[in-house]
Amino acid sequence: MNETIVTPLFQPLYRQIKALLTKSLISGEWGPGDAIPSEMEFAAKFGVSQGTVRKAIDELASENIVVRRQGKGTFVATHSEEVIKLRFLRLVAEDGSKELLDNKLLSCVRSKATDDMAIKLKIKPGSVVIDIKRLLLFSNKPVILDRIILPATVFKGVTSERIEAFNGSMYRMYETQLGISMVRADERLIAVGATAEVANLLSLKKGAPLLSIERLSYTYGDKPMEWRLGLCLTDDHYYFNQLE
Amino acid sequence: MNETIVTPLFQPLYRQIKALLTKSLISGEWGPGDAIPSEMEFAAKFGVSQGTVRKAIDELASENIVVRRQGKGTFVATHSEEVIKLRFLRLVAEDGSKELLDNKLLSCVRSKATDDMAIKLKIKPGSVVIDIKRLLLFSNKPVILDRIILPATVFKGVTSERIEAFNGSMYRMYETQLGISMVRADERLIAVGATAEVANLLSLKKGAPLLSIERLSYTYGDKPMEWRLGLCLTDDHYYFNQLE
DNA sequence: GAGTGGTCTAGACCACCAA
DNA sequence: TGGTGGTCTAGACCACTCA
Repeated sequence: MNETIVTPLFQPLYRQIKALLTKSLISGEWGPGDAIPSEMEFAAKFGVSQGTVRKAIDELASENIVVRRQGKGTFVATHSEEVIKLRFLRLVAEDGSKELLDNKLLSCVRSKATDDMAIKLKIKPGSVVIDIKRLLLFSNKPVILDRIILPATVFKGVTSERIEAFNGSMYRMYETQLGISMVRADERLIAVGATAEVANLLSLKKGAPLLSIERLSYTYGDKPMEWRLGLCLTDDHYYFNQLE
Repeated sequence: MNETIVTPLFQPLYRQIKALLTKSLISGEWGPGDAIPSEMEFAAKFGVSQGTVRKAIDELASENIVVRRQGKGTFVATHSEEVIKLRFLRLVAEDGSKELLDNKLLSCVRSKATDDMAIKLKIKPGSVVIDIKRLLLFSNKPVILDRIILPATVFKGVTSERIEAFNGSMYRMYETQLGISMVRADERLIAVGATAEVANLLSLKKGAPLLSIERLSYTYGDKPMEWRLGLCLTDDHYYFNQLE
């Protein structure tokens, strides 16, 4: 038992196993929603005890990369119809009500990445990106003006029609159409005044205060995949954050 | 071995032990910075195995309530001089520079809690609160206008002089003077326009966009202890958030 | 060298689920 | 009923710290 697994760096066994599982996830060996082999199977395969495999999976579960279901198995995280629409969206209605979420696509074009974009998305400067603009409506009121940038090489086949077909649920489209799961995201928030153009789109006065949310989303292995800038009207909504 | 510990609800053993440890923390049995007994000691005391105690402490550690130090022991989380000043503060300089943080106390008075405050702090309406206003300066520039509300019964002896003595590091004062550790906080962010009064204090034009951060901080056992409203100038800073 | 947390094992029993 | 994850044990060895 416990034949050491060959890895360059010293790592606890359970982390080496975690790395192997992550590698399989990246390679697409199991897609979103699939069951992964049982703890016992992994234990046998890697020649370690079940408890060690468990600890590796524990970490993946705490990062929401994988979901455990007692009696059934462990599954690659997928995002339910309802949840995925709001993936990473922390905007909550002031009165706590559930709201109708609507999507109005403004444009979807191919263009060249600016240097700034290229650095953030870790792609070559000037390579082709998909540039999307859209309006999100909550209960029929425009609340968020979004700009989304995607590297075209990976996000093949993203068109206005596709987006419309998914009713603007971008992350659902990434997952089901392209097999791309977002694992985490970084956000930078500032307050800005609405420009004339933005004010017009959101039915505001020029200079009205807006919450600007810049988001970079990552897939397995800390690879940045999507850049987003949302300008949010926070008259009836707030951004909620829990700190520990 | 494994004599069941009497608790009303069914809980795994390690959670029952976690609850006992939390109770001791609330009672102040060990203060911030103190070492808690070793895993083996707890195991003997509670009649469980070391692994079970470990799992209980694991959870406390992952919540930053306790800190493990290999070879030394496990310690009640304390916050270093540098860290505690910025406890929960997610505002980062645009250029990533380290900054001088300065504090200018504007006022510190006793008043009666409004109904809204009372609900949020879970105190009786109309009970006495301490109402603090201050300005935070980054590199000598005013960036945050803070209002802080504390229940007076718990935060005895908080005066302008005390605050000045701690150079505005409120959480450090709570910890060292009152033995109150904040464990987590909820924040609500919106964008607002500066009122005339606020604009004046932050050297801005009236209506300038500001990031409004409302924060409720909790101590052990999910007890709200401090309410705060910060109005932040985000010309040279942004609020950083990592989503998982 | 004694004591601490960190890792790992082998095996047990439980709760849950599906066929 | 058999397989899954969830909990728990007892004991082992390691890495680190400090006297």
